[in-house]
Amino acid sequence: MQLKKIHQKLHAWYKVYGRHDLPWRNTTDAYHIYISEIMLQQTQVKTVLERYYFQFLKRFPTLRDLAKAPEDDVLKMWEGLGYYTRARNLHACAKLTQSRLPDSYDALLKLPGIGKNTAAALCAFAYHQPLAVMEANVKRVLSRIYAYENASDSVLQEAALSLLDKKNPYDYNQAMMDIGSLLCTPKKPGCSLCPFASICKAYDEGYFLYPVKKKKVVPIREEKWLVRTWQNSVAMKQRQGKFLHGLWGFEKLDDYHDSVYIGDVTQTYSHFKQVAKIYHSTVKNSDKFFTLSQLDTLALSGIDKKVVNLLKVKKIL
DNA sequence: GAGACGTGGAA
DNA sequence: TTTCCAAGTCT
Repeated sequence: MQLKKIHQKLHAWYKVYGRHDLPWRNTTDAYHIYISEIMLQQTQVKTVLERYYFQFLKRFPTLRDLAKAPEDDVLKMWEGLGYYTRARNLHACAKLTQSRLPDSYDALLKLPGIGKNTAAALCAFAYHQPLAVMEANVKRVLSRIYAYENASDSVLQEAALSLLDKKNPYDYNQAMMDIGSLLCTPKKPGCSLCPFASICKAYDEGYFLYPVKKKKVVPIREEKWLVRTWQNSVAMKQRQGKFLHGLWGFEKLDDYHDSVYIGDVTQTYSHFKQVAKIYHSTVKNSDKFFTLSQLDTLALSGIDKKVVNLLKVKKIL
């Protein structure tokens, strides 16, 4: 079938079924689009829409406002969204670019936290340049059209370019993502409405489990964590390693002398499951201590919030 | 290229 | 409860 015909069918589908109400599709502000692209990485649209996108832009309305802000404030607005390096890279980009994001793929790609997909997405969505967005939805759609079990990025990129509507890259790319998200879903694809059904190899085969993914086992990491309080305050430390960098939390400590076991807290991450057995002791020392209301101003990760909650339940705080 | 890097929702 | 994610990037 002719490419032009495919584009017509795709566009007709998008016009009727596309998610036109998404706020980042109703702005020409590259900064707003950029924020949405970073937030949406490995994150569901619903989460970004309900709890983060508007709040973040209200606190940091422009790139310049973001550049001026302390990193702790940026992390606080990102609290609970995960992959916190995204927030720190966002902040770094704001400081690097100050008032305006670059508008070329190569320049965007050089910025921290902007990879091939985000660079292409910004070019297509903020600047209407003819680049193919290559995120998970699009990769799944392409893998099924061509029945690729495990295509490399370069093979997929070539497939994407051969299909790209260079005259309307904005609608084309949004439509491809919507097809993947709404129709060509991982489990039960809705092929009957799909504009690609006539050229789709997977549909032709009656088998759609492309691309094939391998499952991985997550190890369990069990540790003893010591929580120290003094009167109505709790000792917290700002994490410094790669993991949860910049967020405040609790940690494994060696000396459990005079401490009392108060319960378990668990959190499953992408690459391990943390089981923290919580011990409590009452001490007065030189650490940074915080009351409950002071804790509200700090950025905490999910598991550290659970520890705080345990302290409340146990009437320790 | 494989593993690190978070979280909450759906089935 | 367990499994599998959901608009990736960096090393």
